[in-house]
Amino acid sequence: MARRPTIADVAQLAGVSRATVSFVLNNRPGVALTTQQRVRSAAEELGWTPSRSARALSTGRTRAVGLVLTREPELIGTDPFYPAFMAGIEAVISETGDGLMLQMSRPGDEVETYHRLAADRRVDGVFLTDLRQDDPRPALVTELGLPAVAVGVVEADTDVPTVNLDDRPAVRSAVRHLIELGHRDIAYVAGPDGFVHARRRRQAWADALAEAGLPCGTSLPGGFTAEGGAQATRALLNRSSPPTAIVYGNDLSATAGMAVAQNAGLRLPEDLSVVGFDDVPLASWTSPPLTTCRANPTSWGRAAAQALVETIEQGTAGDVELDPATLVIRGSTGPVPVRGGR
Amino acid sequence: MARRPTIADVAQLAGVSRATVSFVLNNRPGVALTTQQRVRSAAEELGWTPSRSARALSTGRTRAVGLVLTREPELIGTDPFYPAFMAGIEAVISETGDGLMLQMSRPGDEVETYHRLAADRRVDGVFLTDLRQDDPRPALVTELGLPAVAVGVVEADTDVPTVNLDDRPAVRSAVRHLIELGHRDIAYVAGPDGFVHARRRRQAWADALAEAGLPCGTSLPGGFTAEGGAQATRALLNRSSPPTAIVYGNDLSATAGMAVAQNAGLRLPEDLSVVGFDDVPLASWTSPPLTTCRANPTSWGRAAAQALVETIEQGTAGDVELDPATLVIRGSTGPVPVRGGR
DNA sequence: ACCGCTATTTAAACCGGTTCAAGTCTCCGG
DNA sequence: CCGGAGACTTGAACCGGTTTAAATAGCGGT
Repeated sequence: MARRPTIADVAQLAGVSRATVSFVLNNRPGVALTTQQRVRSAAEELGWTPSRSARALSTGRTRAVGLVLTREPELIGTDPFYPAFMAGIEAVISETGDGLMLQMSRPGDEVETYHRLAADRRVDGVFLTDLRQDDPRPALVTELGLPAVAVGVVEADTDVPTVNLDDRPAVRSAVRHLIELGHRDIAYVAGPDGFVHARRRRQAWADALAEAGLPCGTSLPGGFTAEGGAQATRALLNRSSPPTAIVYGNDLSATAGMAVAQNAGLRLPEDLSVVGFDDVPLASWTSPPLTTCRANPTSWGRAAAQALVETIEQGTAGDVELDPATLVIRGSTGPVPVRGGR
Repeated sequence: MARRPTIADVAQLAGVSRATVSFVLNNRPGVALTTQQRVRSAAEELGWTPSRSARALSTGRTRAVGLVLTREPELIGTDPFYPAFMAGIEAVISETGDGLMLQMSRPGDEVETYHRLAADRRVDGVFLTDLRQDDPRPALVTELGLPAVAVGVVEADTDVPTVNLDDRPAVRSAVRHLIELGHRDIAYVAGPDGFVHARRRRQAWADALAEAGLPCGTSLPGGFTAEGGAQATRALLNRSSPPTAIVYGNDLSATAGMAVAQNAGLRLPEDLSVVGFDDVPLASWTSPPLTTCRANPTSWGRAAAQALVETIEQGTAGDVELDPATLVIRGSTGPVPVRGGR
């Protein structure tokens, strides 16, 4: 098999210099039309594609962006966010032939991962996802000079452009929806408080209760996992006066919670109303179908990718606020049960 | 901010030539120990890391592998296989500092995607997943000279090393398990026949029935989707004599099927037994918990990555056969209902 | 025929590593 | 004191593009 052609081969075949070929390739003005055609057909004839490595070396751009997944490996398959988010990224970057590099990292190695990413210059920029309270990464990437965009809310002052999708309106709608159904005792099963988005969802639940003039309800940690959601649900149902509705930080714990409640003999939604968050593909196929909150991770990925490209090219980008998440009402929420008493 | 240091800076500081620095970096024999130390401390002092682009250009290796996801975007978040599989890949390649490039491609653009991948030489090799009947890719990558490993079974003759995990034993176990419970009419809801693994799972169901001397059962397409699983289930339950058990091609359609059955007033498993495939995180949290088949996608990813690295470095690698999938019995399967008659 | 000007083209340096062939040094045996 | 064998080092070419400054060409005007 012949060695793959280089720019020199094309130049020779077209009878021009390598510089000219390069100009044509990058369609820079100042090359005669006839020359352009000769170069193009020579390239065509040889099947030439410029070498990415060579380009990367001389331009200093790798034409790839990086996404670091910092999750316990066993939780990775659990969240429908990332696949959809990545699809959004791809849709944008593949238009210019750019690529997406995936790094997985254990929570502890995270800082080191970003250092390596910056040192290698294997990517032109990175996405910061799963932002946490006191997240070191925005400052880190600024210090490293690594272009980045934050996906979500950054709680500190930062130069890193931010692309956000507000979860809270959907959670508030959910709580209001439950209140309209007559619920007064609405509990919450939260994700890890370290995550900004988990805390903001929980806060939205608390705020909605307060706005309605209701006493602040019970919140238990569910860790965004099935097991955690199940445990929290058991704890809530074992109370002397259990809540009549539970809002969960995500669908995974909500589904587990539904199973626990049903095993305890409760009928849903007659005895207990349940709300999730994410609208995973299965949410419409639980029994009863899960009332939940829906964001648009794909559009989030698209917006984040656009912002990152802009940051890479112009040095910065404006913050973006996407359409907020919305409530999807299905069968797991219903009127508050009539209780004996009072 | 100062320009990042190059090998020349290190060489100068250490008082040696660039060649020597390069030798030390790649710990090649033949450099005096004291020189090595001087070079290393010079590199340390300057915080030097070799440029990946430069290395890629001169060595011809990018130190990255590619994974092409050919799925309809809306199905991407649906399958727990990929996240776990990628985690396995990462575990292997990150040991040597290699990276994983993700490409998403629409089913139609697939061949073009591989052409681009090969032309760009942005990756040193690729994984071929979701293998199909008459899949053009094994021949394509061979022709393109792009190192690759096939993840699953390739039905044609090919030089591409194969890493397989047999789904069939688990499906057979499932059918035998149902037969032991007294079921005689066991239907199947299949994934798209175009996928080799979907067809093999279905075949395993058919074989197990035949082995037990039972007549061949009914198989309906479910497309590996929730909606498809639901439709197939409706169709099966509407028959004059519906099956007493249904085996599904994956958990997604199984869960949807369960919902359909329950909505139709059937109790599970008393009136109908259900088996899925994948053991998604939610499978233990449906009501009843889903009996399903479990493979190990992470170990699959690890093995595939090892084989790919070997293929890249030695030109080829041996085929690998992993531990087969196994049956996980939960609450969605039970004794066949006693019917009136006969 | 010559000049100035603009439109094209190109030589050569550069990006930051890798890799041989060819030195330079030391030390040892004769 | 010399030749030669190792043990280390290094100069220089090379990977395949991009880019800038300078060369060349074509053309209307005088």
